Amino acid sequence: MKPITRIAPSPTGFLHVGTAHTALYNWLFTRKERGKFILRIEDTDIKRSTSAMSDVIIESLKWLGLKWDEGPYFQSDKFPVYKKYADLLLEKGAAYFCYCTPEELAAKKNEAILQKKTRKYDRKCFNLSDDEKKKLENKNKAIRFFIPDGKVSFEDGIHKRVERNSDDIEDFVIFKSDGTSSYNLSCVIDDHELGVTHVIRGEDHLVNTFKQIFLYRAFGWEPPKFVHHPMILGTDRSKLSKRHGAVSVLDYKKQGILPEALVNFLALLGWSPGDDREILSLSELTELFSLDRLGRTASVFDIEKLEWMNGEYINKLSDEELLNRILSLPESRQPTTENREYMLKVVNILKSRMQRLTDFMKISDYFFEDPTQYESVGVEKSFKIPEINQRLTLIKDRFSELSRVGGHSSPEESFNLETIESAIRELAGELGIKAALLIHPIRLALTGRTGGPSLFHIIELLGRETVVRRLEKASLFLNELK
RNA sequence: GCCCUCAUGGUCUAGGGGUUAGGACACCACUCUUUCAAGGUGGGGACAUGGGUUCAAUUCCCAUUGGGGGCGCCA
Repeated sequence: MKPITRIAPSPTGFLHVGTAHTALYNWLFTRKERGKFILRIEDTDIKRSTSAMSDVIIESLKWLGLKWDEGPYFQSDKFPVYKKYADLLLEKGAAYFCYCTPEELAAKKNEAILQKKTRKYDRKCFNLSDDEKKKLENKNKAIRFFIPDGKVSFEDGIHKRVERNSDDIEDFVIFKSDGTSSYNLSCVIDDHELGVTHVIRGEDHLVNTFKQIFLYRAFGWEPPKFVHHPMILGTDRSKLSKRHGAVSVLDYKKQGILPEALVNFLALLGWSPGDDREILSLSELTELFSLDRLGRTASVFDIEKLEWMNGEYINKLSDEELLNRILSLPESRQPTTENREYMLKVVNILKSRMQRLTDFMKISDYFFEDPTQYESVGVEKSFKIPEINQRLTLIKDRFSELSRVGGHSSPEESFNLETIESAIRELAGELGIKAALLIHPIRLALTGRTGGPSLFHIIELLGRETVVRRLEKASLFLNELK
């Protein structure tokens, strides 16, 4: 039988990386086994769910490349169905009305915490006499499931047999007084109705599973297979949250992370192929994936490793593709068609220095505009030399002359990697100094920086006109420095 | 407080009764180089603790400690 899985996000926020992690495992398993992957939006909390968030979640899933075969289904469309099943449980005596107000319950809970006692519903409404129930009939009421005595256990795909005593589980609300259903009820009904065979979800749901097993029993349904994978933690080993940085998939997109890198990174957080391979595409992951290679320990989200991996993916992209990705960023400068070729060259020269797409904006500025300031360490090292102004003038003159020397027909032809390099090296030789003593100040003058790609390549790319202009500007700056 | 669960370097992990405990990120050094990256080479660093079982335990069992999760008319 082909497996049927699902991802069931709640649209009360953006797509969390933890949800993406779970979605990925479900997706990989389903693709590998050629089953069906369903998207179900769990929006039963009508006060906090928004359709805007549903859209964002759907968009994020698409961006990651995790396509679903069926859905999205919205649980808010099915409240009458859930109500029908809740009534069924009522009839069977497996559930009962609860008239307690949230305030009342909260007060009891606080009291229990204060007294360090177990905070479990006291079954007040279950124990009401028929007379008392009659009086309350028209009051707002929720429906609670009655937990029978005994033990519950199930076989988890990762944890093997897990067991829990009924005494430790409270009668939980399956249907709220506002006419909406509650998580465990709608989840069980939908998993059953959709024919879900494998529930692969985070370990935070492990305890819910006991409640859900009771529900399956009460309905007389066969429960699916459960696999509760470990969670992703922040660097301080607490639950991954906003204070650890970005937690939404869209944030990573905005920050210049490639979806293939994020997916690859997430896959390796709690799963490994068994060998030493780490850079794995979605199709390779699918090929290698297996549920029994899932680990059992929670893992820390290490942004540095993600960045490294992203850099690997960036380097594997063609210049053309990389440029497209950079241009898709909202803050990127849009090239005119004329300078697309130029952009491609800049991308090529900067590629190995990028870990995020957004790095391009940070390190490419001087390819598009003259530097407005010079790095102070560079000024100290390279500009505060007595002969510096004279040297920059000399090299500027050499560059200007390049258009005249040789038998070249056009100035640009004579201004290339080879002639640029020899102009600089020859001048250094004539001055009796090391080439580095020219190269560093020139770099600073042209880029405002002390580091970057090969200077000769930069000069060639910038073109003679820009180079000469910037050298002149640097001279002005040097005059003011004195 | 009660319940569930986990434990290999700083981080992600492989492994498994006998291994020089393997790889990756990060870190350090060297190398390449006009610089910064990238690349290459090398290096330091781990089986939480205590009891068992066994000829042998990091691996199996138990306890402790530590971590994570849950205990909502949230999902």
